[in-house]
Amino acid sequence: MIKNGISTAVVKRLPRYYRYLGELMEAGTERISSGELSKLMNVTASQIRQDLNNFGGFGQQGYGYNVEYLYNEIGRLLGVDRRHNIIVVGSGHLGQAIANYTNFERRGFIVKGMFDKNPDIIGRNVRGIKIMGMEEIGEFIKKNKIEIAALTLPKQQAPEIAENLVAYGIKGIWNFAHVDLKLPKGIVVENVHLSESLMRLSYNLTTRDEK
Amino acid sequence: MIKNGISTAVVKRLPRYYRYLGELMEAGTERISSGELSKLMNVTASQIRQDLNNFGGFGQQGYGYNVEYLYNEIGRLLGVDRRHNIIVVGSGHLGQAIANYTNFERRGFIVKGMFDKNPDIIGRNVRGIKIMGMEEIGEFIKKNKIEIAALTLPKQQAPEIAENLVAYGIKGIWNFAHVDLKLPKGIVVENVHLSESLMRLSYNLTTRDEK
DNA sequence: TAGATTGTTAATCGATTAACAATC
DNA sequence: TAGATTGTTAATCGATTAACAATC
Repeated sequence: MIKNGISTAVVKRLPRYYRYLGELMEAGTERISSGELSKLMNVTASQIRQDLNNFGGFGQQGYGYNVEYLYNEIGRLLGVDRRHNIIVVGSGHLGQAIANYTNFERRGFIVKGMFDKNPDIIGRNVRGIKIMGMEEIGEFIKKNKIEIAALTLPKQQAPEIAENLVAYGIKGIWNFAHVDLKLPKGIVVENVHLSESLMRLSYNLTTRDEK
Repeated sequence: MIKNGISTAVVKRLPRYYRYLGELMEAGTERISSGELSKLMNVTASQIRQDLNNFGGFGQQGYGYNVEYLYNEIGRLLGVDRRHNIIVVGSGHLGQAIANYTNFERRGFIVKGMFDKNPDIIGRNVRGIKIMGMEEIGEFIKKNKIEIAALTLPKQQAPEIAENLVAYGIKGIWNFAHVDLKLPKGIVVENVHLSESLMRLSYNLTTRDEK
């Protein structure tokens, strides 16, 4: 039973559990205890049990957790048991990199279309995905039941375009633009701020030097 | 005075402060109080004052914070007042996207070289940066005082190559490979796990639907 | 049954918020 | 000086860890 209002700290850790369980499955491991998994993942066993119990009893006393079962359950929570149709809005280098990354498809995230305002690249193909003009977005979203938009365009354009996307029915925005989007409640925004990530790296390098 | 052992929660927020202060500066704002900034950034004024006080008294009672001064101080903390030489290891689409992103250079992060093991793309040029073969990395790092390596290659190759990079003198790894690197203490790793980010987005979409 | 390990409650730790004295 | 706002201490909240009874 999925409780709502799971803390963001827990949600952030879920994909990592999913990854380790997937690797265990590939290695043919059938069952694992929170203690073993904690050593593998470098976290406390207590945290693992607490985290998983937010979603219900996935384990069994005296036995541990069945790897495949737990993997599938977490996958279901993460929504990778369904298909999610994606568009890439802004088809520069980063947008193309995302469209080219086939691993997302293995998890059910399908890039259906790409968009750009630059006429020079409209019409081009990226891995069979056509780059279209911005004026086609609205209709495309509706026709193709697009749920998620990866926003890979300059931050100046991002807020306005994001609003349009929401008006067209987009439910989730994967925001690579370095700006905080203010969108209606109910719209999910997941930020990937690469420059902030790089600055954190730099911060840690800098303070380390001064020690 | 920089205290060491600043909590990661605070460090994560620093780049965002830096961004907002930069925008205020561009808008010509000279001074700002924690109260005003808190409204702008949608956090509590108390948190802003606590965060900044980890690093010393940047403000002034009765006045607030001088925007330019605070901007520069945080920039210094983040290490964007220095140059950081970077290489891109793995010159596929994502590696090329990073090399093409000129905004990093404005913050002092200079991509000096790119590397790949695929002979078909070795020798190519990305924005004037040459793609070299993997066997040249070691010498290149030493000659060009490379500090940071962006690791944009398949996760199977990442751990071994990361170890080599560290042996060659790399201090920080910006890790885009979907794997946890185990490296000697003192080496800074900053992870960008795009697939985890996408799954969190999907999680939030999924649970929202069930409400 | 005995041993193992979960699910869950209680204790601890850390981060956030509130309050206010210090001071510009 | 009076008003504003910080720096900082204290209170609260939430997340992590420890402990152990429940149970397979």
